[in-house]
Amino acid sequence: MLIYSISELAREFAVSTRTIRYYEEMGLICPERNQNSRRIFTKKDYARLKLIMRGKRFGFQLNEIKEMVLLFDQDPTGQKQLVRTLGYGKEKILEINERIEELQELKIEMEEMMRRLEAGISLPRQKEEFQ
Amino acid sequence: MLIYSISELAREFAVSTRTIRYYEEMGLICPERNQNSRRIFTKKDYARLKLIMRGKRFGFQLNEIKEMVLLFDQDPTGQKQLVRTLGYGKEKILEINERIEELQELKIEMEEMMRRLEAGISLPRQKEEFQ
DNA sequence: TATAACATTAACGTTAACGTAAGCTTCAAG
DNA sequence: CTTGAAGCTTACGTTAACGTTAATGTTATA
Repeated sequence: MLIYSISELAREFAVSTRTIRYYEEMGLICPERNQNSRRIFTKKDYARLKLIMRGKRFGFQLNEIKEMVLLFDQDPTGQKQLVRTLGYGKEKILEINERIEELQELKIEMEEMMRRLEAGISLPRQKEEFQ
Repeated sequence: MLIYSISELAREFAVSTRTIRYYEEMGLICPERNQNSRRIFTKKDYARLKLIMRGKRFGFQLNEIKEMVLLFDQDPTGQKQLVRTLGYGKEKILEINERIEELQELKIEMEEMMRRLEAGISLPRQKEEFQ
C-alpha cells in the first residue's frame, strides 16, 4: 500500500487516531494534507511511526524520540552537521549496547531463579541477594 | 554498609526522597521504622530499589514492576503458587528475549546508517526506508 | 544548648501522553 | 438524497509519577 488514512495507520499500530494526531501536534510527524485538510500518510510516514513505536517500547519519551528522528531526518550535508550527527549516533549505539548487556544480565538472573524454583529450592540467602 | 537513611538511598540511586516515599506509598517497598517512625532501609530494601530502578530504565510502569517484585518476593511454597510464578517468569524471559533481539536489530540499523554517513553518502532511497 | 540538617505526614501542584466529547465537514453506500 | 462512517479542530478531562510547600518533630554538632 502506498498511502494510508489516519484510521488505517491507527489500526496498523494498534493506537488511537488521537495518538497519531498528538504525535503530529508534537512535531514527530508531518503528514501531507489533501484539498480538504485530511491527513495523507505516505510510506515515509509509516516508517517514521514505526520508529516512534519502537522508541516507545524502549521506554523513551516523546521528546527524546523526536530529537532522534529529527536529527537523522535532515541530511547532514554540512560538515559540522555531519560530525554532530555521527557523534550522536555513536553515543546512541553505546547506550543501546549498555541496554543489551543489562537485559542479558537480567535474563541470566531470571533463568537462575527459574532453575532454583523448578528444583524446589527456596534458598532464602540467595533470595535476599536477588530480591 | 548495613542500613541506610532515606537520603543516603536517594543519593545512591540519584532520585529524590519523595520518589522513595512514593514507592513505599505504592507498596513497592516496605522499609522498617525506628521508634520515631523514621524509615530504616536494609540491604534487602537496597536490592529491591535496584530492581525497581532497572525496571524503570526498561520503561516498565510502577504497577508492572510491583507485580514482578511482589511475585518473586513471596516464596511459592504452595504448588499452585509455584506453577504460577514459574509461568510468569518464563513469560518474562520470553519478553526479555524479544527486547534483546529488537535492540540488536536497532543497533545493526544504526551502525549501517553510521557507515553510510561516514562514507559521505546520503542515500535518499535508503533514508526513506529507514526514516 | 542552640541551631542547622534531616526526618515525618498531608496536601496541593505539575507534566507527559493521551482520552473524550462537541460541533462541524466530507465521503461512500444504499 | 440521506444517512452513517470517518475526518477535522477545539477544548476540557484523566492518570502516573513525582515536585513542592507547610507545619512539625528529631538528631547531630559546634
